[in-house]
Amino acid sequence: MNSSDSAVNPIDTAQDPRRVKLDAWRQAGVDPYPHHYERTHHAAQVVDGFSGLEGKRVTVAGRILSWRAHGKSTFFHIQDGSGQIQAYAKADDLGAEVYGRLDWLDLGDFVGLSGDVFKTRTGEVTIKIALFTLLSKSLRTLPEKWHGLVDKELRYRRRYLDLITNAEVRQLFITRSKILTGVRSFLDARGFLEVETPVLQSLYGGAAARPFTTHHNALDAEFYLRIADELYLKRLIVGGYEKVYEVCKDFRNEGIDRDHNPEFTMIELYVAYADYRDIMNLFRDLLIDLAATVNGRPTIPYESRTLDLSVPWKEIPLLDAIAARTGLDLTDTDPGRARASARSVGVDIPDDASYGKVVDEVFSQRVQPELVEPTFIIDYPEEISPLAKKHRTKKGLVERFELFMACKEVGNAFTELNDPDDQRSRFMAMAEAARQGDAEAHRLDEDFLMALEHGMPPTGGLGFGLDRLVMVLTGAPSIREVILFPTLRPTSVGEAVSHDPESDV
RNA sequence: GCGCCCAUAGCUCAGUCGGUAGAGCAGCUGACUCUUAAUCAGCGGGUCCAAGGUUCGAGUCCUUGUGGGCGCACCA
Repeated sequence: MNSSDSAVNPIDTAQDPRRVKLDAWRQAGVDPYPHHYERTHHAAQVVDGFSGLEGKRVTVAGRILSWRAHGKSTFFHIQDGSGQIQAYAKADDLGAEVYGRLDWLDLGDFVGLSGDVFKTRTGEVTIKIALFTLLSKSLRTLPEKWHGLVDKELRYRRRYLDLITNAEVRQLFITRSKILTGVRSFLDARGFLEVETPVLQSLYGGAAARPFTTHHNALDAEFYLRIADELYLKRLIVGGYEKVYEVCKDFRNEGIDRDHNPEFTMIELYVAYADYRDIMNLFRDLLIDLAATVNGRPTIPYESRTLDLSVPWKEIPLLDAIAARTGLDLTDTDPGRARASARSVGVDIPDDASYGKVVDEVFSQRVQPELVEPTFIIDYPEEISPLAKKHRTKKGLVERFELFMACKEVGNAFTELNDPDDQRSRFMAMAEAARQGDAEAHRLDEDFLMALEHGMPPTGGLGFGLDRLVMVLTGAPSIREVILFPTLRPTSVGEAVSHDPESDV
């Protein structure tokens, strides 16, 4: 078992100092877990508003993070949602008995403080305590104050400690929230309708991925957790809504690494009467808007550089990008010749790779690592884009773009395929690929085809991963740093608190 | 799934050649009425991730397992 194990064992010693102090409060007639507390200010309001608050009485509340006792006077800091503020307690002000109760406080306890605002000799805004109230007794030790919590496993499994200790982590998830709010307000301002579609699906689709499966007892039916919400959102376009989007948790039963978490947040949007060019413009405007929200200017951090998003974004057809980077002409769609070309420039290609797979492989190995500046890669082979509409002029290609910046894919969009017969033949091709052993091949969805047969207007659609986007906008090195509780292997601790769901109410 | 690395006190980390485990913070006792990584004196605290093995002797070496990190593969 790992090192976190002992820390989650029950605290069992009756001599535990925090338990002793808890009893002391109770024996003094004080409830160590009161129900409510009325504040007048947050810490940051007091610090920032000092000039107007000097000498005035304020009431704040927060968690004790540091403690410096000097006999008959004591300094400590508390932290609330807005930040930290120092408090100063003096025996002369409080009286010996009340001052003595400071001994029953520990780092990690929540307290409410009332007192007058002043500045110490060293210039720090401080509250001179007239009254203090225990708001919640903490029974466990906080991580070390100087280094904070460093161990990544502990940071992810017990994120609350990470948030208490590491201010930059606390800030990052505020930023994530602002990004999500920014997406919503951008789309809402343009007349989009936010909708919700099923997570439990009897037939999964909309992406190439392996699903999680689950079971519904009363229906005695297998369900999949969705891998995308594309096919349901298109049904809503069929139904007459013209601009819809969904913020959706998707689930893909695949590997975990720096860029992938099994559950992740996808945002998909669909616009009736639009094509992929319209979507491109919308997406660029959105990202510039978000970057400005996060970083103050339309820029993103990338390694030691700053990328300016306000310059024109590059736009390169996929096969041109490959040709420019490798010298290969991959317009010939014969799989054997495509594999041979790719191998001739040293790209590793499996023997059963289809033409589309070869293109994808060469691109991701040779081109994508170079795509630092924002770049739209456009016009993909039909074979690897079963839901995108045929290109209006380029044979064998579809109208599709993926956006890359900081070498990451941050979005995928097409002019949506609305010809039901073409869609059916694409599904049939995917079914054939599935028979050839492609576990991620798209499944044939008769219900979706029926919807298309009723008629879907010309439509442009876009999907982008919020987690990826947060990584790119903030420069986070791992997807686990932008997900509050990333998926980790279960521990024996997790098993100990779990129970048999079949026996539950 | 494969390769490499890591796991020692609540937290952050040392631990030499294999000789029975240390520091700082946190905690406890005492001193101290403007400190801020407060200071000073003293004290307590360990399933060295687990199970085997080698050895007179294992935190240290070997094997297997568990958890994590990084890279590769797959994917977004």
